[in-house]
Amino acid sequence: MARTPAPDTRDRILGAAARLFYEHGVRAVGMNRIIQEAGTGKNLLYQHFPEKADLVAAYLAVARDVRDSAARLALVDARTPADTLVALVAEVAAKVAEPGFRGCAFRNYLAEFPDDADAAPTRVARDYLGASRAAIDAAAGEVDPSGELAERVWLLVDGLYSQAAYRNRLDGDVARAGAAAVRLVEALVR
Amino acid sequence: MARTPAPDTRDRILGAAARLFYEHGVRAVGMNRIIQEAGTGKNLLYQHFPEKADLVAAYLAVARDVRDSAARLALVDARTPADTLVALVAEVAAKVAEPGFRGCAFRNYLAEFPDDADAAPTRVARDYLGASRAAIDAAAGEVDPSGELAERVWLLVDGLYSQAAYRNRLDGDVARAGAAAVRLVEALVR
DNA sequence: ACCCTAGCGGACCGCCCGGTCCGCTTGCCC
DNA sequence: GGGCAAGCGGACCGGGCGGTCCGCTAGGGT
Repeated sequence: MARTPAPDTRDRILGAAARLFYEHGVRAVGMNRIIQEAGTGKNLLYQHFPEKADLVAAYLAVARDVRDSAARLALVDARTPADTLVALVAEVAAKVAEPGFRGCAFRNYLAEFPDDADAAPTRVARDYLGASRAAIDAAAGEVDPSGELAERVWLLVDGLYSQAAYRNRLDGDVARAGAAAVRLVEALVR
Repeated sequence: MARTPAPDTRDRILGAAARLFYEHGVRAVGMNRIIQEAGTGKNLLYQHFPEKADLVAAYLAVARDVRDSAARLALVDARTPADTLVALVAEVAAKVAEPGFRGCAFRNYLAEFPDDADAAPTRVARDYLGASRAAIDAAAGEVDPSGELAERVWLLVDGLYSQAAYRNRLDGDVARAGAAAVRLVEALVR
């Protein structure tokens, strides 16, 4: 026996990787940079994540859990389906207005990797988007069974995420879009 | 003197590059693959486009011209600002429903390259999105000077492009979103 | 206190990237 | 028709990628 392994190594690696992947894109960030930022060796990285794809999948899984928690928190006071839809859009609107927000991690990943449809990270992203979509469909279906409201709300959410990914580099006023989306969904559910 | 240069070389290269960049993403496509697909040599490629960034900028410039033509065509029958907004959204809705449509080339590029804000392709993409935005602002401003309508229409357009980029890999029914967007913008401008 | 092993940083490998350049080929000029 | 220079395909280069492995080091067991 010898040294006991550092217990937080995995978290340090995953934290550094998540920040870099989100900020610069997955392909733009090499493994060398990740271990440098995490202050560890490559051996440790590949011990926890055998391939880059595993690390990317773990990054997206963390992002999914964070999003799920935020969504649950935003919905604690929602009593009606209409409240639920407004709260969901308002939560996204608040997120996109935060400084440093660079769009939805899952949509960004799928845009960066249109191929390899069977890779682990792609599955995580697809599953998350499918589940989000199902949640909106369920709430909207109670207000408007035709499904038209669900499509509309989904368009607003996607529009917000899309603008967050690039509008900072245009006029930088994503908060305006967020406010407009909230007002519109409030009008739509009544 | 010797051989006369092939006149369509530049177009063949640019055509192959545009298709590959759009289909697989810019970073995923190497120069070797482009010359292979174009059936030419590297010398010719670098003669017309000294760096990869120049080729990417040219690809986006072509995409911009195509989009501008399509938008002009869609607007020939629009008599009022309200008509204009509906026609613009309908045009995008038709585009996203086409098979093989993989989202907006400019938004995809910016998602893939969040850094190097001063690179030539980034400028092309940013300028195009700024001009589109200005066009929508102008038309919407005549109906609703507060700017709220412009934000709403912009959200719908962005939502459509965003869904087109990934929804084919979910339920594949982007046409539904397109139809919903058109109906919503019709309701909004009245 | 000393050994011995597990922990670990970082050198290293093959591959493919963007970009350069060599030398075969082709067809115009006389 | 032959020579020769421009056209052109593809071999080549340095560098950085993802992934492997070597050898120093630290610290628990006796």
